[in-house]
Amino acid sequence: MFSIGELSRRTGVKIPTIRYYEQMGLIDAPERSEGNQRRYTKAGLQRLSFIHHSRELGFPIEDIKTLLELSQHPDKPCHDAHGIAVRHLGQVQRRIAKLRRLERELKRLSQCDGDTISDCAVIETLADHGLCETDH
Amino acid sequence: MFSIGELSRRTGVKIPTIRYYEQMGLIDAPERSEGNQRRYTKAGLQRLSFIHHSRELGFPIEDIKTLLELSQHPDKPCHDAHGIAVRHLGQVQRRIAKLRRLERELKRLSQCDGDTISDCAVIETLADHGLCETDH
DNA sequence: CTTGAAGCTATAGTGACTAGAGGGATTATA
DNA sequence: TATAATCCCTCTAGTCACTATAGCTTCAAG
Repeated sequence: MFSIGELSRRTGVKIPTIRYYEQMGLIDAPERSEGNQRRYTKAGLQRLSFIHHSRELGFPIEDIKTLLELSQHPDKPCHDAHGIAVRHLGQVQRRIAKLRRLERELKRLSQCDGDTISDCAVIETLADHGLCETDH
Repeated sequence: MFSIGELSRRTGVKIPTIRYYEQMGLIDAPERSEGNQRRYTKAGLQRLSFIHHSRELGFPIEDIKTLLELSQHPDKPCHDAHGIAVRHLGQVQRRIAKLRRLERELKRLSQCDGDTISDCAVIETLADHGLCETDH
């Protein structure tokens, strides 16, 4: 049995976020101490770790809810879980591609060696989309 | 002189977003027609393009405000604009690195070939952080 | 002159938290 | 045992950058 603070330390999820997850129905409301403080069990910790990890991987909360429900029915086909992961992979790959174009453009920007705004590549590039190296 | 709809079409910024930018003070309130509809000039279009492009590059609105102010004083040193771009480049590079770790993990996830939840790699991997290939 | 698309304001909702106020509980030390 | 320090409680509101909705008015084409 640990307090919310200890749960937070063990999982890396901030205290207000834990309470928020409880409110959102991602984790069950835990037992309380005599003084009305939350007391978590190991099961609660595992569930929160699952959530934390999934969030780190960028899964939205609704998807995590689905994954959690699925994980509670080990005899069901894993079809849906698989689908969520694949869909997410696609999104991540698109985000990477976009960011790499952006990186190239910013690298160019940050090499600006003008002294004043009037010949600063940053402003110029942002002002005129037509000057971009890449299309976005 | 064009309407908000035309401005939207020309810049790719959605109509409610244009009005939102006006409210946030990113763009000036334009002139109005007799019937109280917004009428934009070419200057307004250029400013909105600047904003749109900057947003696509992921600059937060506050940074864009600064960049816009800077661009209005072409005789000032471009120091700040340059700083904003460099700072942003760092953030982007960190985001890319994180996403690529994530991509590797998701690829592994999406190759799950279990039939039921109980041996689905997706659920398993999310449940046990210790199984991750990478540290995040 | 009518009709349908486009525009107006104002308010509320989104996602995933984060911050603050104003209090009560628990724990470590004197 | 007293007390101080730390932790925890609820509730409300704020963040960012939009997005959606409702109920109305205006514009442009035929």
